[in-house]
Amino acid sequence: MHYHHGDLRRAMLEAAATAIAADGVDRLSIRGLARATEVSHTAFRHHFGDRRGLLTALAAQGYAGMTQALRAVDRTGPEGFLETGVAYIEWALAHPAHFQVMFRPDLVDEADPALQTALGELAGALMLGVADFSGRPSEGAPRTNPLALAAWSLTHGFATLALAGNLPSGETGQSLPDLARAVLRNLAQPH
Amino acid sequence: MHYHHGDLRRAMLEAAATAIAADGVDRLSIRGLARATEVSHTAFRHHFGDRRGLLTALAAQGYAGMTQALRAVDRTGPEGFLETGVAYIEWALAHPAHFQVMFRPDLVDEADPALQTALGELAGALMLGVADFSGRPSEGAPRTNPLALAAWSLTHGFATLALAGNLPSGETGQSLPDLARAVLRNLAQPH
DNA sequence: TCTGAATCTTTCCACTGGAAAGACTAGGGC
DNA sequence: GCCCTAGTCTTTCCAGTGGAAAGATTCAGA
Repeated sequence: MHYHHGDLRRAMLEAAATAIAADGVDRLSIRGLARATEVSHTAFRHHFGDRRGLLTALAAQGYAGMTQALRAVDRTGPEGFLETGVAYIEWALAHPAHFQVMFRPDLVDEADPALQTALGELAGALMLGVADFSGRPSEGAPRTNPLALAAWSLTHGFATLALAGNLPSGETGQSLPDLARAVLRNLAQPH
Repeated sequence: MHYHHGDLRRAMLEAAATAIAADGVDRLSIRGLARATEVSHTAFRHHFGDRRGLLTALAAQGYAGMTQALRAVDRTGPEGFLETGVAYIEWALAHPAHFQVMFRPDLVDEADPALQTALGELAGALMLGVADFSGRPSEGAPRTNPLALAAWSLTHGFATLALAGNLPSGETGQSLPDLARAVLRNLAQPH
């Protein structure tokens, strides 16, 4: 039996994302992950501590990934103010496992410093999009500015409903990103 | 030891709602519920089949409760079009356990007929609010009409973020329902 | 009172996450 | 070359979980 997997941490996170995307977080089995990566079911403890630690790491990875995606958005077009929202939704749909964990504080160790800084950066990237939308640098954190909160709620709600299977996926001929665009246009623009 | 609890079904649902509100769905233990209701851990199977059946019943109960709350809304005031959204959010905050289960199809048996009819009635009640908002009877189900979907996404997103602890609760002096009202006003009204 | 249906218990099983202690391995200092 | 420490992984154990199967108890109606 091999000692030293080589990159167990990365392998476990990948396996976890795949498993969660397939079966949901609550059916995630540490022992199952261990089997998938051909390692004993306690090997992961050295890297993550416990189950919660693993999910925390996954959430942090998710925050970082989404931040990167939002920063890469081209916001210069005529409807550029929509694109951050669209990117948020597209990223969520493309990374359902991460997204599921990112917004479930009950699953995660919120005190984790790596998690907190990653979350902070995501909040910053979100505010870029809100600033486009309101036409001026927005004041305060997204959670206290009503317009920012409306934009975030709308985007987040759409992504959540879509991931939970409450939205039509293509049956209307309209792709989900297109639908998202149409929905986001219903936010009132201040001027 | 008593045979026949009397109203095990109701008692189990209540205990489940309390436990979920306190610790989240995934930490819900059937055996724990059984202890709380002073019954063997398999007693519930006669009423619900399995764990999933219990959660399905809870979701159906939630759909019905929310439907009732939405129907009781006074929508005649100057901003009556907002009140359905506010009621949605208030109900979600008051019944976190039900709300958690209602929109997680992975936890539930979607084929359950009782669940489906309860969900249908909720959709109807939701459309009442959307009709107020758009000023005319809305066409189609909420999930295909972009404006309806925007209103639902915004409302649902707000409730979700609030329940997950991502929103300030009173630290700004503003109560969550008031904040919800301010946020909902940012939906563009067509006319 | 008898009987069938409903309700609950007992017992068992495979599985889960975590604790504890020990085995292996790599790499830096001598 | 060797040793020794830190890092990584395994083995073994334990309490707890949800579900299956079979049997006991209670209830309602003929």
